Amino acid sequence: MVDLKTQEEARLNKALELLHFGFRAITSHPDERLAALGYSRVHHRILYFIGRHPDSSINGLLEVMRVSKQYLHRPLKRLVNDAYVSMRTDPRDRRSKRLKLTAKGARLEASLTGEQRRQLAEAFRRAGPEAEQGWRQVMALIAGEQS
Amino acid sequence: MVDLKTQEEARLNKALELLHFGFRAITSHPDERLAALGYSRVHHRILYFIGRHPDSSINGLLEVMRVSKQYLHRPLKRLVNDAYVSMRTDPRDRRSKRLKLTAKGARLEASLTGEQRRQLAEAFRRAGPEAEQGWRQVMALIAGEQS
DNA sequence: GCGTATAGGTCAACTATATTGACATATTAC
DNA sequence: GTAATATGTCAATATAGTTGACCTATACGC
Repeated sequence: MVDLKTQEEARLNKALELLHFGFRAITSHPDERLAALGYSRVHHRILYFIGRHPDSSINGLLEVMRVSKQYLHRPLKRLVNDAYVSMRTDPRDRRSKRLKLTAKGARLEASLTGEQRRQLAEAFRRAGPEAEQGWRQVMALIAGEQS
Repeated sequence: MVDLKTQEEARLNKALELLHFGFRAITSHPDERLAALGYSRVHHRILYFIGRHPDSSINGLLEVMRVSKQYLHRPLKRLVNDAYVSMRTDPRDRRSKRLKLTAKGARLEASLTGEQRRQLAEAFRRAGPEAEQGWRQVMALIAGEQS
């Protein structure tokens, strides 16, 4: 009686652990590489979001990243200085600036998330297409449940 | 030509986002509940690990949690004071202490990860057993690849 | 019994990450 | 010309977590 409930709970606990350790395994690699370059996770997030939303303004980037202007400022400035990100005044509204990855920035970003894609692709390859399909379905349902 | 590669990359990017948003969706709930109780994520982690490794010593807990003794001290002390965790001297070695969840602590822990289990169970239920199986396979492969 | 190792407790200083407040400049809109 | 918008920057603060230093109590080897 109790056993059924306990067993089901143990299965779900196992799934929770898989999620935690899987997430950690995927995120730990880039963290180390970034650290080696003297950057931190914010820098990666900035590269990631600019890569996926090119031509964003600063305000636009702030919104998708959900951090404060003051916090974004330093790392973004550094990325611009190091020529990973280009910042150009918008000709139609000279108050705002448009952000893009430079070729150098795109290479770095690709190499960082590239490691993550490699890990995922390897797991998908070994598990097979049906397992991948199931994984995507379940993850989409989890992610879709709003907080 | 390029298209094949780009398409594959986009699929993997999508998977990466699923992982990130899924993880966030699962972890955001308990964070809010904890905050309402005046606790933080460490408190939850302590409850979680003691729940899964009952009768650990302080050192044992430090090892599984991978935090410093000094950092563990305050939140653990508070949890003991608030009667969520019991701390008893080991009779066989009176230097060390054995940690356990009290009934109250077990209830809190169950209610916190219970919300997470509920979310997972709901996703599994909607996706079906085959998708669940695939999800577990893929997650295990991801988690298993050591950093 | 004595010295040493182990388990734990506690204070203080420090780093990293991130936020809020306050204020400045440049540009655009009305 | 005035108000609103976009950005830049300084300073103070909050939170999470670390390291160093030093303390007590107990166990273990001899």
